Amino acid sequence: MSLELRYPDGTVFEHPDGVTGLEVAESIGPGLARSAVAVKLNGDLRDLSRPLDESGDFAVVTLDSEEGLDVLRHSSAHVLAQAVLDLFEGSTFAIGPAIDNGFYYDFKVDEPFTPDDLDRIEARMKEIISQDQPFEREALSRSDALAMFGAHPFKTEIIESVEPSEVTPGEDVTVYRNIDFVDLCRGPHLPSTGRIPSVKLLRSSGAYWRGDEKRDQLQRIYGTAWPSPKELDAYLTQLEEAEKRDHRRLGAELDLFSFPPELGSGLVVWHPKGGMLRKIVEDHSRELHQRFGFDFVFTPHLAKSDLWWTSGHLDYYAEYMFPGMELDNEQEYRVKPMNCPFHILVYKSRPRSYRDLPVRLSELGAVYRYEKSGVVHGLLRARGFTQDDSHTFCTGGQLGSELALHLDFVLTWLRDAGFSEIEADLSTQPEKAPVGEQDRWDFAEKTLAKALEDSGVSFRIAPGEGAFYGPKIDMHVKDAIGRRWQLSTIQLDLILPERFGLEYTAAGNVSERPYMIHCAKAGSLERFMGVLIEHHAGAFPMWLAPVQVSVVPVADRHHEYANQIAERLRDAGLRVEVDDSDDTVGEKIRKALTHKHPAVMVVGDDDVSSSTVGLRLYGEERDTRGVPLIEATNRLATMAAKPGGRPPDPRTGVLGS
RNA sequence: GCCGGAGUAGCUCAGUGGUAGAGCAAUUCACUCGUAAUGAAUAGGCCAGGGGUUCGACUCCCCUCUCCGGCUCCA
Repeated sequence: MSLELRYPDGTVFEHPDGVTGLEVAESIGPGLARSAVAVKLNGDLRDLSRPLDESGDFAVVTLDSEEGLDVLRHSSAHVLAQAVLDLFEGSTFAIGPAIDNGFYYDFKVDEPFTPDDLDRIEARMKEIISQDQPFEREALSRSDALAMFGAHPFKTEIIESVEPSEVTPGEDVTVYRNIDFVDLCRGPHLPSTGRIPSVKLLRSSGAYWRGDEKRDQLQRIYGTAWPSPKELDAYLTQLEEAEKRDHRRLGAELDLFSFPPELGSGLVVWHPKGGMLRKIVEDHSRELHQRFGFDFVFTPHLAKSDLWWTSGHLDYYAEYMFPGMELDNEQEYRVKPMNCPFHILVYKSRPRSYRDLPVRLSELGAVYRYEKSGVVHGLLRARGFTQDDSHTFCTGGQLGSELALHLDFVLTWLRDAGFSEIEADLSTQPEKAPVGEQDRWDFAEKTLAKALEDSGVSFRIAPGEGAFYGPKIDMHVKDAIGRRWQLSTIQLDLILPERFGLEYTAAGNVSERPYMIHCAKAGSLERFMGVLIEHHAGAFPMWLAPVQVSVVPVADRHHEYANQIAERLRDAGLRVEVDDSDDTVGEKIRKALTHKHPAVMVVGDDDVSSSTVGLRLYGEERDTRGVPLIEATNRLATMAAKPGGRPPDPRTGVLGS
C-alpha cells in the first residue's frame, strides 16, 4: 500500500503508508524539514511524527503561517501549564488555547497569581524549553483518560463531553506527554519544547470556567509566542504603540475630556479642545443628515415609565436602564436608554399617508445606559453618550431604496472620517426570535442583503446574530494599526411599529404597517471620537483638529505681527492660537508639537519685514522659512477643507455618491 | 456584576506604625530667544471618602467611591 500526496503546487508524490509528516518534509527538502512544525493532510493538522494513513492534499506547516503560529502558541500554553503545575502544589488546570498573537491557560489555584509568580513561571517555562522535551501523542480510551485525569475535575468534565465527531475515528481522546507532564489535547504540537523560539507571559486575570459567571472563577495567564525574539520585540513594541494611542491617555494629554469621579462612572465632560472636536463632528453629522434628506427632531431625556413598558424596554432591557424616579403623583419616570420611542411619537403625532413616506427623523440624542461597572471603558463604553440616531419609517416598496440611502450615508461618513477599510456584518434572525411575522423577516433579510450587495461593501453573514426585533447591518472599520471597531449600525425593527400601533394610509385607503429602520451612523459620538483619537493617534487630519495653526512669535516685539496674521488666518476660516507666553521659541515649538497641532508658524524679524512666515507641518522634520503669508494661508485653508462635496443622486434628488 | 491590581501635589511617581518627598506643570522675577525643554525663587497635600485597631494610621483591618487588566455582558 502506498499513499498519494498532493502538494500545494499540485504535484502528486507517492509515499509508503505510515510515512511520517517529517519524513515527507525531509523528502522535499532539509530546510523545509527544519522549519516544519506540523503538517496538514486533507485539512487536518497533524504532528510531524504522526504516521500518515490516507492519501490526499498535503502541506507542510511552518511558522510562516497562521496555522503554524497556532501550533507554536498552543504548545507554549502546554509549557505554561506544565510550569504552573510544577510550581504550584494543589493547582489544577482547565483549558489553554492559542489566541490572536498568543495564548492563555486557565488554572484553579489557592491564591491569584502575582507579577512575581509570573516571573517565576516564565523562568520555569524557559527551563522546560531548554530541556527540549519531546511532545508525544497518545490515544486513550475514554475510561483510561478519566482514570489518568481523575484528580483534575475540569479535564474530567472535558473528557466526558468530548463528542465522537471531534476526534479521529477509532480514538476516544488524545493526550500529549512530555516527560512527566500530560495534558488532554487534540493537538497537534511542535515536535519538542525546544522548538519554541521566544515566549513571554504578559498578565494574569480572572476568568470563568466555560465563560459562565455562575461557575468556578479561574485564574488566567496570558502569554505571547513568536518565531523569533525579533518578532516578539516587534509585537511588544506594537503593544506599546497601542498604549500610546489610548484615547484615555491622549484625552488627558491633549486636554480633550475627563471623567470626573464626582459625576460617577462612565460620565464624560468635554473640555474646550475636545468640545471643539465634538462640535466639528456634530456639525458634519448634521450637514450629512440634511444632505441625505433627514429631518431634525429634538426630544427630552426622560419619559414616563409607561412609555418604556409600551416599547418593551422595561421587559427586555430594564437592567441596563437607570432606576426610576418616583414623583409626587405616583408617576414613575425613566431616563432614556434609546431614542426610538420618542421618534415614534413624532411619527404618530398625526395620521400618515403613503404620500408622506419615507419619514426620516434624526437627532443627536443623549442616552443613558447603566452599563455594568466592570465594562465601563473611557469613551468606548460610557454610561451617558450621544447617538447620531435616526428612525426612518417607510413602505415595504421603499425599503430597498431606503436601505441603499442609509448605506450610502454611513459609508460616506466613515470614509469622510478617514477610514478606508470598511466591512459589514449582516446579522440574521436569531433562532429564538420570539415575535414577528415570518414573511416580514424573510423580506427584511433579503432586502438588506440586496442593499449590501449593491453597495459594493464587503460583507459577511452572521447567522442568528440579529436582534430579537429584526435583522441588522453593522459596519466595522479597521484603524491605522489594524484593529477592528464596530461603529455604524442599520437595524430593521419589525416589533416597535406593531407595539406602538404605527400605520399609514396606503393608496387603496387601507391601513398599512410601516417598516422602521434604526440607524446610528457613527454609533455613539463619544465612542466614535474615541476611535478617531486612537486611529489618528491624536494627530487629527486638519479639518478635525481643534487647533489647526499655532503661531509662535520669536520675541515680544513680534506679538503684533503674530496677532495680525492670526486674524488673517481666522478670516480664512482657520482655528488659530497665538503662543504669546514668555517661553523660549524651542519650548513653544515643543508645546505645539506635543499638542499635535497640524501647523506651526514661527514669525520673527525677517517675517515682519517681508510678510512671510516660517511654516512647519506636523510630521515634518524641519521648517520652511520665508513662506509668503498669502501662500501659507491658501495652502493651510486648502488642507483644512472638509471632505465630501458630491453631486446629487438623480434617483432621490439627494446629494449622494 | 465577578476575579485581581491601584488611588500620595494639576500630571508622572517615590515613601514609611512616629513632623509628607522628587521631577514636570503652576506662580513670581530675570532672560527676548528662529524649530522638541533658559535660569532662579516661591507656592502647592483631609496621603480618594467613611468607620475601626493603636499612645500614635498615609501605612494595619472593614465598608464605600473611582480607575486599571481581564471575565461576563453589549436586547
